[in-house]
Amino acid sequence: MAYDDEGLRGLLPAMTRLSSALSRGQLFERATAAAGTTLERPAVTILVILDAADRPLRVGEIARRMQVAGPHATRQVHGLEQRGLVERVADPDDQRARLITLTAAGEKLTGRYLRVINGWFADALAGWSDADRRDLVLLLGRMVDDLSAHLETVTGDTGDGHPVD
Amino acid sequence: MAYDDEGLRGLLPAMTRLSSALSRGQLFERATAAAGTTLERPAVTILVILDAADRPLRVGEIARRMQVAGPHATRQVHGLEQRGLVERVADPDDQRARLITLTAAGEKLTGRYLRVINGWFADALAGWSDADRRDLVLLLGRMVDDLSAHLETVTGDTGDGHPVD
DNA sequence: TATTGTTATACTCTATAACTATA
DNA sequence: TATAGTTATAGAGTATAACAATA
Repeated sequence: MAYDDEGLRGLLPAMTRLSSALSRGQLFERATAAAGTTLERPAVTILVILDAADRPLRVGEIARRMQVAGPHATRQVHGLEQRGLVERVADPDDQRARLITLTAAGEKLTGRYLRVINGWFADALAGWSDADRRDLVLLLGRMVDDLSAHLETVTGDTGDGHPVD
Repeated sequence: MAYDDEGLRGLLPAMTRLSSALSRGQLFERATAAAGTTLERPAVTILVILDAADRPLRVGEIARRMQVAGPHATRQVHGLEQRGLVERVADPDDQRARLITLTAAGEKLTGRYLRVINGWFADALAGWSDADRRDLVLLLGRMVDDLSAHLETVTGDTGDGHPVD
């Protein structure tokens, strides 16, 4: 069967370790401190998403990209607005929607944060060959794409043909 | 500077997406349901750790491998014990310590869970060449190792020369 | 009537502090 | 006095339900 594929042994453990390191390690907390703020992690995630988007995003779109429920994004955006890191204006095309943009202060903070994180990554992988670095980024990106796409196809299915209940 | 390294552009976004997919996506919830249980995610993590360890582990060692604080492991282990999935016996060498082992039921459940997850991974990456699969597992594993090791070296340091406090 | 976002509430995950038992 | 684990409590992160405003 497919799950016996030798080539994939070690993938789940590696991903689990990575997930643990990212979600519970102090990577983000330290980088946040180094960037000079006390923001919570989900708030920083929103800043990075806005920075990468390079255009205003709706609250719902932010929630979708974070893979969280709407109300969670709403709350975090409010906190960022109160700190003057984002602006929230009505969408001229749809008065129900709100468009979120980084302020100058938000851009500056996000830039500092990303430089710290990317610096650590670069240091950690300093001994790697250029080819390995390139392959890692490529393969990791492809894996995330393929994994996300495949999981959509098994929605509502246990993956082994049996109903969940 | 190191963080301008072109070869690493795209690494943080890919890792962030992977982290979101793993921590908030329904991957684990669905696999847990498919394995026929309603266990919480940290409890399943403990089962997988015990399965991989192939020997009894102390509560403290489980916490260390999960990268969580001790009391969290204690509670989860208790939940697993009540369901009959693990056994908790005093360490003969040290009466303070407790050794945790999978019961037969625990092993069976863990096996079902891992088969489901690994099956999904294999299906998602079915179109990959053997070489790419092998490279992914290798590079991902190395990255986690190097990243973990490097982050230890910057403990108590902001990464830019300033003390955290 | 459907959609965007918000408010209110509750649950899951995890941490810190205080404690017990053994070393 | 130090260590392994536990109990109690608190906080961060996220979800669901009910609602408001606009489409």
